[in-house]
Amino acid sequence: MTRANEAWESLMRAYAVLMKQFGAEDVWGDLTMREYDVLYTLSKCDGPLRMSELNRHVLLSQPALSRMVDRLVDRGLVDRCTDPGDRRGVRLSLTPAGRKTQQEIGRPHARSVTRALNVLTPQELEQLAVITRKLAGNEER
Amino acid sequence: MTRANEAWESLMRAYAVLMKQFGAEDVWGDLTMREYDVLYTLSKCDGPLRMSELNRHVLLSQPALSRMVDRLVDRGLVDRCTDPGDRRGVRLSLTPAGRKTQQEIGRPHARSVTRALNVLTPQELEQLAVITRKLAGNEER
DNA sequence: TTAAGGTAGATGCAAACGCATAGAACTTGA
DNA sequence: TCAAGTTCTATGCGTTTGCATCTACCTTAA
Repeated sequence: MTRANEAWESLMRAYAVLMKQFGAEDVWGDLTMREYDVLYTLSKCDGPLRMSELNRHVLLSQPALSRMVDRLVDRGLVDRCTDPGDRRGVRLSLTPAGRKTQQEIGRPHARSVTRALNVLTPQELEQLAVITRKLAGNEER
Repeated sequence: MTRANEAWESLMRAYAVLMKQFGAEDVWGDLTMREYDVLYTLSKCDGPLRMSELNRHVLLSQPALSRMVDRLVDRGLVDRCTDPGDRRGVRLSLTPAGRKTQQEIGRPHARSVTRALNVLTPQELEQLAVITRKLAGNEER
């Protein structure tokens, strides 16, 4: 077993453990973590996002994401409108209610994340950020 | 935004990117990645595993895992028998066919993992392993 | 201009998922 | 010893997922 494989296995395990831990916390209101992830991703981008862009960030198939966005639009959290420049496409953004919901959930969740990752030294945190950024392919933007 | 939150976001993103990349590869036969994950986890443990143990390693709810094991048993890849010491529980292990399947998929997948993580220096790989082990809580066993 | 090919997102459908809860087996304390 | 509480896995049920495919729109080149 190579170092690379050991590192990947360990990363997967850390991800699973932490996700379960976060998922078990009572901060999600009536959103699933996956739905929150979509709202969060939208909240980080100033301009509106394309479905395909969003899909790159979220671990969901394109059809599943399409329908999840449907539901979020129905619930008044996300705004979807046809891209005027390319009418196949779509421009997604948070509604004010969506932004509010994201923030209300995001605050306590961010505290949980901080708490969980503070088992690491500041130096390790920095190394982790550098390494994972490199792994994600460093897609500029 | 704290360092911890940045690191976590970056980790999530790396996980999503790599999982999509691996999932898109044509190495999974008629297993899903989640099913492979179960076979892989079983393959790493010498003795049989309890459902609850297995569930700690896999990002699935307990009922979903229970039914997935059902299917794997039906397909002849996993062996499930009541734990003689605690008859509520269950002992799970790979059948010979299950072990064979795991290895056949595992070989090419491991190569993909190695390729993907080799954008990191050996030192970074080592740091990543140390850090993620620490994050996973270092549950001894 | 228009036909051929490609890309973005939506939809039909069967399979899989999570939540709540049931059932069976252990444990504990009176 | 036995009732109450806990733990482990399974099951009912409505929702969500992925795969395959579809439609609509854009692009290219003849």
